[in-house]
Amino acid sequence: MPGEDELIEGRRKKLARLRARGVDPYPPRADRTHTAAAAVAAFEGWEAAGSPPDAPEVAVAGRITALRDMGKAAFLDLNDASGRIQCYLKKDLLGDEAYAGLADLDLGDFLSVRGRLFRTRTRQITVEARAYAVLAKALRPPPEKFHGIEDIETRYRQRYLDLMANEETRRVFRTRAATIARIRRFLDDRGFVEVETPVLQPEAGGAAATPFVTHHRALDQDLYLRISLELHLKRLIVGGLDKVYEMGRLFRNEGIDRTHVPEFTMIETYEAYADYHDVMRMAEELVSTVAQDVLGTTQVQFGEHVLELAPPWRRITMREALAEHSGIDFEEFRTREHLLAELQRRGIEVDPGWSWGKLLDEAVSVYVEPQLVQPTFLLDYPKEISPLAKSKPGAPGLVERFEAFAAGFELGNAYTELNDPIDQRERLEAQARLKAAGLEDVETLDEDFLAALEHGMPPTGGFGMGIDRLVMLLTGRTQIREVILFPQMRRRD
RNA sequence: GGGCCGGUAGCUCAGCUGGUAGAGCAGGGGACUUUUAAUCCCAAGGUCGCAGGUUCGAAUCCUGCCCGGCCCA
Repeated sequence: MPGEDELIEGRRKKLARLRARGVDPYPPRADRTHTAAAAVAAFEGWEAAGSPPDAPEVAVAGRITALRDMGKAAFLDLNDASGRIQCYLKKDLLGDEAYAGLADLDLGDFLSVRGRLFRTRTRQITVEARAYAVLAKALRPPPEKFHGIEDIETRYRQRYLDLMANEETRRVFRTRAATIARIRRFLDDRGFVEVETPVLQPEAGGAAATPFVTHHRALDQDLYLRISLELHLKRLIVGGLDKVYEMGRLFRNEGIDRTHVPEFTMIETYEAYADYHDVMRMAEELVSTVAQDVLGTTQVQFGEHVLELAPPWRRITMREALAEHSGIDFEEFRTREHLLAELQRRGIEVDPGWSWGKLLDEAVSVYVEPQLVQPTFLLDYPKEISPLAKSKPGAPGLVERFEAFAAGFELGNAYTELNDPIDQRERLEAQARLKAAGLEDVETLDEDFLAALEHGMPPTGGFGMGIDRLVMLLTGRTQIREVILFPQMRRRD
């Protein structure tokens, strides 16, 4: 009885037999006193108390992940979120009828088992069943017990099978949840206010990226899915909230690779009266605190490397880093044509229509980014590619900006925020000119945001970090889709 | 978008110098009252991603397409 249809048919027959015996295969409630882990702990506590008469009785519940039938007795493993507990079902303890009913159980079914705990010959803590109850019959077979689900496509499309079969996957997503919770606590403890800003926006600003477009029928207007949190959070600084953060989903209508997906999770923080040096210290402390509390260490294995996340992180100017890794001093290639020629001479594939900033960005991502394995701050970016950052005093053409890198990819981005509304307008107009010249991904000119700035924004340090990428670091995953539960896949018709 | 690799039983995989598809696990039947990737015996299980083509004959060779992966852009 092997094809999938027959496997399902076999389970349906068992389901029918359960019903025929008056058993509800999907009862509304479960008999459960202990999780698997709590049952083990209860037994160990009883042993530690000197094993007084009568071992603890428990009712445990979970999915049947193994079934070892020996004729007149059987072992089965129940898995719940806390772990696994073995159950021993004996014919003479359960009675003939209940024991015979085991024939209608399959791997994957949910079951509760009640009985006293004991240790088997091999010292395994086990529930000696006096009663059991079906909690939910599974109609489809679970993945293979030893190898689990290996097929990457299946792991992404049917993540529940991946979670069911692979402990590693469960660990990744628990780490993700703990990371997010710890970030919130870190910021809450420092007096940041968590806020929510619109996902649907009339203008998608705050980054140079291609947005998704949708349409609101009642308003009869196009709306964009946000590509950044920045412009709304700055409005809140104008409003006087002083320390705000938002963690949320961003959408960029761009390519997919091991560090990019069309929807991803970002945190941005804005702190009035702080500058990018303050933000830098907060960023390295945030990441190392999260690592220490979530993983118990600030050292993480990533591919071949062990990353040390404890502060201080290396600080180097972007100009120095690029010169160090490529020999290009961008101050010597200050025109678009000059830099373009140099990159082309080096055999880097570039679009001849790119702006100077875009070309520089490309040079950094080719020469510098892959080399930044240990956490590193690159400081002081050219103004042309940082239209929302404040100019650096005494450094013409540069702004107070850093990007944080680790494991060869960008982790975060931060500025001393540009709060001069006149300068800001000029910068956005420069972006608009680039767009008019045919460059697609530029910062948009958002009049409503400019109006807010004109009301006055205090000196502010802002920070953005990709949560998915941070989770990659903390879990040693080299693919962003490994840390996203349901990554976007092409539909299969 | 380009190059390379993959898609075979529910799952994990073999088979790919063309000759009519195999194993393990899961599932079915049987034995077994302390097993734990339980063990032992028996029987069963397939649109070989899809569509064409070459051929007496295609999982295998060729072409196109679909889905996925890796690398590059």
